Amino acid sequence: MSHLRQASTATPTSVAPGFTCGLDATLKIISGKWKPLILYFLLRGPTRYGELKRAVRDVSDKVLIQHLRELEADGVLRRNDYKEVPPRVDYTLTQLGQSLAQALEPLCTWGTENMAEMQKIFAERDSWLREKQA
Amino acid sequence: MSHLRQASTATPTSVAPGFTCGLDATLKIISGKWKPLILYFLLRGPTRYGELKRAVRDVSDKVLIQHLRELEADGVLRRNDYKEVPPRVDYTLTQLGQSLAQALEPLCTWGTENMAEMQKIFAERDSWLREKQA
DNA sequence: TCTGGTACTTACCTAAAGGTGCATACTTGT
DNA sequence: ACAAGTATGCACCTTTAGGTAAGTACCAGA
Repeated sequence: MSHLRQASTATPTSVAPGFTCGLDATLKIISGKWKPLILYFLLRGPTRYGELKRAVRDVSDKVLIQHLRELEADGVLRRNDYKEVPPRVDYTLTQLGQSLAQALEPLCTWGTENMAEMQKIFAERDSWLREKQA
Repeated sequence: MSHLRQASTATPTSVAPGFTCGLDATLKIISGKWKPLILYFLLRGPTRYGELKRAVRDVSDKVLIQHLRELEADGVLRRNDYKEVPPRVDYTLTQLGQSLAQALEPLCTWGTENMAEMQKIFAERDSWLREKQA
């Protein structure tokens, strides 16, 4: 997200003071500009590369592919190559991926419910930050 | 997030084809390496700057402050300055922020539940990606 | 008096994430 | 014959998020 990022570097005494919950692990996976969007979209079922690219508006090929590879490496989605020509490939959530994508739902809902408020806020956001600095 | 990042640049025809759900809005807010952690931690109640800094292990002052300012600008938390000397300041979630932080809970739960699996995967992740490339 | 804690601010630098544009090899539609 | 769609790969470049290290003004305790 953009982002969300890595997380804690090896905590020796396991879950010592420093606040750590499962969120750390989750963030490692969904960190990437478009990853949450990709995952959430895949809830709709197997999706071809092209579809995905059109759905996740503005993502570049390079990054989309890269994200897909990483998500596959993380075991949340699977790439299916139909070995046809012209190429035909689609992506599916694994069981793990599905549960993850479902965990994103509340965020989506929240965004939808507060859409109006957010737009107001985003409009003033920059001036707000500036006047604070001044 | 990442990071998670910006999102769609002005979709003219409103919610035209390009997949957009509330997730976009939400991501705009929680995008930042430590933001989800900050929000989630604040569910525990008003927290002083120092506490927060110790809780969100490894965050630098610069970034922590910066994230807090932005989250405040986004209306999800409030800064309370007690005007004391030495300085005493704490941060609280707004109503909006609380609902957002709660929406993060499933992600946290997911991470906790799949912690073991994730550790296995993370261990192989890099070699996995490499062998794919080769 | 010196160290440490409070909550920051600022200037500077770097690593990495993401974007751009070109290329591939084949097929279908015009 | 030619453009377009299919799913990528690669080299290169820019942006920016984040980290580092210093400083501030004040107070309490050793």
